[in-house]
Amino acid sequence: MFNHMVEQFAHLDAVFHALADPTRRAMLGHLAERELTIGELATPFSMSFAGASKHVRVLEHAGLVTRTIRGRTHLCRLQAARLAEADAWLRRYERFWNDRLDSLEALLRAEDEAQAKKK
Amino acid sequence: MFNHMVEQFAHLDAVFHALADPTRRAMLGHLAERELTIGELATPFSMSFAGASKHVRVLEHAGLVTRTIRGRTHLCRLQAARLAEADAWLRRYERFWNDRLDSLEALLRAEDEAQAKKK
DNA sequence: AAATAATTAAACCAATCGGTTGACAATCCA
DNA sequence: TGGATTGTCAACCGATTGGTTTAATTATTT
Repeated sequence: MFNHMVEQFAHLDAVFHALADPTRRAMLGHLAERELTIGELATPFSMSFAGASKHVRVLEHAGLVTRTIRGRTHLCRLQAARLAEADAWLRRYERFWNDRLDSLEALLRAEDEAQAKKK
Repeated sequence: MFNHMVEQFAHLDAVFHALADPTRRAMLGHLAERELTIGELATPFSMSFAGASKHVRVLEHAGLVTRTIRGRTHLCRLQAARLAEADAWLRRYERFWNDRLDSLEALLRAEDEAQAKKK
């Protein structure tokens, strides 16, 4: 159905893969508050620096996070563009979860038109 | 940030994992046209039936597809509710990719109010 | 009853996953 | 200078991934 515009969404593999892990989703949640260092990202999960570092690399690779090295700390910032891409992909299916609403609206419109004709 | 409402989205691991594979996303695209059997889902990918069967099981496990066995064929139907869940999760970040639009709107509103006061 | 078609099950494969540990490098501070 | 802090790298672990092949199951057709 939508396959003619497939190449628009080249990063979806990496983005959805990154989002499939609850630790990484939580990290994004924290980064939505403010920029955080690797250490700050690690502590809420009682996870080693190296573990957190790997998760951040996955997020970075998906383009969901950018890193600024300042001194010995690495500041991570949420990068939302790829989230918007994923959302755009999902919204192509919007009509499937809006179908009931859509048909209800169509029904109401039809009734309105019937009313208008009566007048 | 959003972590107080985390348990609302219990299926996100499975859903995002299912969406992370391009074959499965394409299958969903085909299922958006009409219901399809496992064999019909398999053929466009020059993949064994067993391979396609595994992908469908992943989609089923994520709640994105339901299966109706009729005779010896298994008819698969797109189930959009979980897509809507994933979309709802993503939209919590909407303001991050709308920030420029938001501030533009705020600016315009402020100008409108200034105009209104002049009159 | 026999042949064919649609699908799953099971075993296997190399690659990747999420996580650890330990060693190392760079930076800051006293 | 020397010690603490921040982070990466490499190696390793068991589990899972996406895929195959072969065999078995179930349903239809002839």
